[in-house]
Parts: sequence; structure tokens; C-alpha cells
Amino acid sequence: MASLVQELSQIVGAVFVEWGLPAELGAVRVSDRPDLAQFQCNGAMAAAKQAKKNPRAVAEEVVARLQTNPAFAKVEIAGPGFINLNLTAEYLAGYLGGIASDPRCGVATLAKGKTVLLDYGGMNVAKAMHVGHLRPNVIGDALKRMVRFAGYNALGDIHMGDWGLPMGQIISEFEIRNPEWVYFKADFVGPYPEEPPFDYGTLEEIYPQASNACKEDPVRLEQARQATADLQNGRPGYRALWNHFMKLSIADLKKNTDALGVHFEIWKGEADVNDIIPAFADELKAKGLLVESDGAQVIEVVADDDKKEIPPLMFFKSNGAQTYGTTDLATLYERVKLYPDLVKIIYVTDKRQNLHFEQVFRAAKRAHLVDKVELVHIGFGTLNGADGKPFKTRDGGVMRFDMLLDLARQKASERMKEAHLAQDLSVEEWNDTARMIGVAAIKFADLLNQAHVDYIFDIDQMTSFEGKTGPYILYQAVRIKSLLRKAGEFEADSALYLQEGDRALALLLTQLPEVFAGALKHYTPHVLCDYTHRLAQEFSSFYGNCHILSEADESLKASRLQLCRMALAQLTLTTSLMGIDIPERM
RNA sequence: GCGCCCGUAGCUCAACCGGAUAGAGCACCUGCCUUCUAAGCAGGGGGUUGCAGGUUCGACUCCUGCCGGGCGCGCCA
Repeated sequence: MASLVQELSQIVGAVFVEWGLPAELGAVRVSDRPDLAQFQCNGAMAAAKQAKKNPRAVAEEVVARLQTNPAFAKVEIAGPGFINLNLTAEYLAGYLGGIASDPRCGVATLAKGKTVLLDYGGMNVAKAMHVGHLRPNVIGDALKRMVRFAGYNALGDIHMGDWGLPMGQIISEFEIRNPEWVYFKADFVGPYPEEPPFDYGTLEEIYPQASNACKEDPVRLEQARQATADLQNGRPGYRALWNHFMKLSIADLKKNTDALGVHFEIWKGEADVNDIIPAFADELKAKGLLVESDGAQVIEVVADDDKKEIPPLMFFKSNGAQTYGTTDLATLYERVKLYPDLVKIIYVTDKRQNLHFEQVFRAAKRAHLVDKVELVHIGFGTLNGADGKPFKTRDGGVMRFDMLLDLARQKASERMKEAHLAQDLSVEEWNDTARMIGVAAIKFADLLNQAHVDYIFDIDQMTSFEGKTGPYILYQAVRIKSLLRKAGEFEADSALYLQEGDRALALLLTQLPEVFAGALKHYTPHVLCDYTHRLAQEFSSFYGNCHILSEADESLKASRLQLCRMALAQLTLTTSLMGIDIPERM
């Protein structure tokens, strides 16, 4: 199914071809000047440059042919050679009618049978999920939904931090506190207990204490390092203890990500590649890529045309231990083997890891691991407080994730009370609606900002029902739902009669395919947010200025209800791509 | 020292591959509720796009040099 802009580009492109010009120059796009026209084509200027002709003369040749086309109500040349186009109401209505009942709202499927893996969790074992985990989860999940909607088999991998020094720090801390536990007895032959002798809260508490102890005391740090090495070498008691960490942590992470509405298909972590690392290292050695440097084993990643210094990827530290470079590269190696249809891996992490991923990607290319796989790193910016510095709680701490969601829910609830909204809801419905609005507020605000820039986290602003916010979008969508409920049954494929007041909304509804394609191509969900907001606003304007239920002309009423239904369908689709749900009432 | 990112309205942010008069939201001002959810709608004011050059029909966008802010640069992840 071609989008409207594609249809128009074909028409205009064909005319360019008639004049011996490339069809691509006939590309039509939505006009920059809606006061002058609905659509424009800039190809005449480019063609004139190539053929060294007068742009207006070229445009005139093209326009002469277009004027006879029944699709256009108006074809004009403006300025240096812009071709401005307006559609007839019939043509526009005909196009919209064609996508009215399309569950994809006119967006074509772009791919089939190919797998894209997204690595976006990055949460750590034994460490409470906090505000810093918001962006990778929200952005990664949205990108995954977009990739999936495009037709790919999209897999989200949480890639937990479960194998580094923190594990050794916690294990050694437990060993100091509870040396009598069977996990630490060298002569114990098992089996180890099924249930851990501690709960998740204890684990969460112990980690920062152990971490601090190691910072202050080199001897303590050495203990932790040794424990890490022993764990990685498979010491049974440590592995049994580590299994407890995993079980408790995953349960807690699931609770948090479920509350946020973010999901993972793959719950793997750094530890999962531990066993393949020796063989992988041998392969790298055989390829001559693993070289010694200052006692460590590294992969050089400098290129001849590099202007900057780029350090090698650290594969084995001088003490033989792994780094996150080791596990990231080995994970890549495993993923490529595991998913034969893999065409792309998208990593969503803090942008401060830019250099690390450049190193990993270069190493992977040198090792020919990814000859058929594209690697993409989306580095996101910092979440700042009102002072422009990294967001902290009042007492200077890091806000826990569950606190963050609860804060958003509370704020949403306050706003609902202020607005006297949803007063007839039951307590359960009220709380659930407040929760949905809170999550929508946070996700929309996060996605609205370009991923790579830092942004100011302002909970009052993002939960506001006014302005470019999640709640505003939901509010408009709920108004449509309410309207459609009142309208009752109506002809599903009613013909569209586009009056003056309906035109702007109708025109906007044709733009989703290009918006989606652009957002997907550049990995920019904020483009989708912007469109969603424009659509909500355009609907609101339409709603404020046009009679719908009270419209006496039955066919016009049906046509307007059809527009409402399409607007709701698109709002539902675009918000779902952001991981945002729309309540029935609010 | 080297490298990456950012600098646009009072504030928070957009601007598709170099296109027309740089757009939204907030805040401010003026109208509109006996009609479908007024936390809505209609309208208004507000800009030397950090600075200085360059490339061309045309630059927020590309190039060079400055100024200001953030971040990174082998054995943490």
C-alpha cells in the first residue's frame, strides 16, 4: 500500500520522466507553507541545476502536464521554482477511505522474516532499579515496538550486569558476615539450599556497603576480586549463592518493568557467555587479533585513517579476568550464531559509552563476526534536575524506580482531582487510570526529547494535562472514545465528505506513513511524539469547531464520525508504539 | 592535550537529504462554556539560530576558526 505522498510522487515523477528527467526529482512532500499549498515538489530546481536551465521554465513544463490530472485542485509555481499542489477533496477522501479500516492506518510493512535484536536493559543484579534506568527502558522498548511494527522479528534483551566485580563484592561481604554458611565450606558437596537465606532487600542493602568497603580498603578489594575470579571459574558454593542473587533480582526487575509496561524476550546477562569465552578467545587468537599489551590481552581497533587516538578493546585484563568488552563481544558472537536471520543489533545505553561501543563494533568487524549484521548504538543523554545537574532526590540520593512511578501516579491523581475528571470511577478504576496517566506522562516526556540530548526531568510539567504531554494526548483520545460511545453504531465504511473544517484533520491523517518511516529510519521516537501531539491537537480543534453528534446532515455526521474513528485509531497506534496505553475514561 | 555532543523566543524543546516568512509547548495578553469531557478552542505579542568568516540561486543545517557548557580518553561496568 502506497502512502499518499508516495502516490503523488509517482504521479509527478512520471511527468518528470516524460521530460527526460529522473523520477526521483518528482518527489512530493508535505508543504512547508500550509498557507500556500498542501504539498510541494522541489525537483524542478534540482533539475534545472543539473540541466543548467531556468528552474521556473522546468517547473512550467511539469506543471502543464499536472494541471490536467484530476487529483489536483490547484497546481502552481512559486518562488524560484517550487511546485505547489492542492488535492481535490474527492481525491483526498478517496485516499483516506482506502485506509479507513486498515488496522495499520496505511503504514506499509517494511520487512519480513528478519530479526533485529535490541539490547536496552542494562540493569544490574542486586542493585535496585532507579531513575537512571528509565531512559534505556523507555527508549529501547519504544524502538523495539517500532521495529516490530515495521515487520521485523524484534527481540529485546535485558543484558543484565550479573558477572563483574559487584558479584564478588557481595559474595565476599556475605562470607565475612556469615562464614558459617554452607556456600563457603570447601568440603561441602551439596546440594545447596533451594531457597536463599536472605531476601532481596538484604541483597540490595549489602551491595552499596560492600562497594564502599572495597573503595576504602585495598585488602577488602582484593578479596572481592578473588571472589569474582572464583565465581567466574565455577566455584560451586559461589555459583549457588549467585543463583540466589539472580532469582531474587529477576523477580524484582520483573515487578518494576511490568509496572512500567516494558518487556524483554531475552533475560540473559554477561554471565551467559562465560562458558564460550575460552573457545572464542582461541578463535580470536587464531585470527591473530588477540595481542598482548602491558600484560593484558587486547584487540587493536585503530584504523589507518584515524585522526584520534582510540585505545584497544581490553579482552583479558593482566590478571586474566574479563571486562565488559569481553562479554559484550562474546555476546555479539553468540547472538550472531543463535539468530541466523539477525540483520541488526541496536544497543541503547548511556552516551558516555560511545567510545566503548565504537571499540566493540570495530573489534567485531575486524573479527568478521558481523559481516551481515548492522550494529547501531543509540547513546542517550542524562536526566537532569531543575538545576541542570543530574537528577537527585531532595536529600541528594538516587530516586528508586518504584518511587518514581508512584510519584507520577500521585501527581496524575492530583491533576485528575483538580480537573474534576473521572469522578464517577470506582476506586480501583481511579487508581488504575492515575497509574496509566503517570506512566504515559513519564514515557511521553522521555521520548519527546531526542535520545542523545540531556533533558530536565520536571514531574509537574510532564504530568500536566496542558501542553505537549502524555496526559494531554490521553485526554484527547478519551474524548474521542466518549464521543464514539455516544454515537453508538454507525456505518463503518461511511464515505467521507470533507468540508472546510474537516480538511486539516483529514490531511494530517494521511501523514503517518512518512512520519513512522522517518522515526524508524533515524531511531527517533520524538518524531512520533510530535506527530501524535499534532494529531491530538488537530482533533481537538476539529472537535471544538465542528458539530459532530448534533450534525443534522446524516452523511456529513457519519463522515465526521469516521474521521474521529481514524484519529483514535492513529492515536492508539502511535501511543502503543511508545508503550503507552489509553484508558477508557478519565 | 586529543576526541565526541550541545548552544535556536523569558523557560523547555522542534525544524525531514541545503529550500519559501525558523515552528511547538509553557508563561503572558484578548475573546469563547444553557451543545458532543473548557485542564478545551480561537487569536495576539515575543528571534541578529553563541560569535566571526567561507561555500551558493538559497545556510539553524555544510566547511574553517573562536567563545561558552556537558562528557569521554586500557585493566570499573
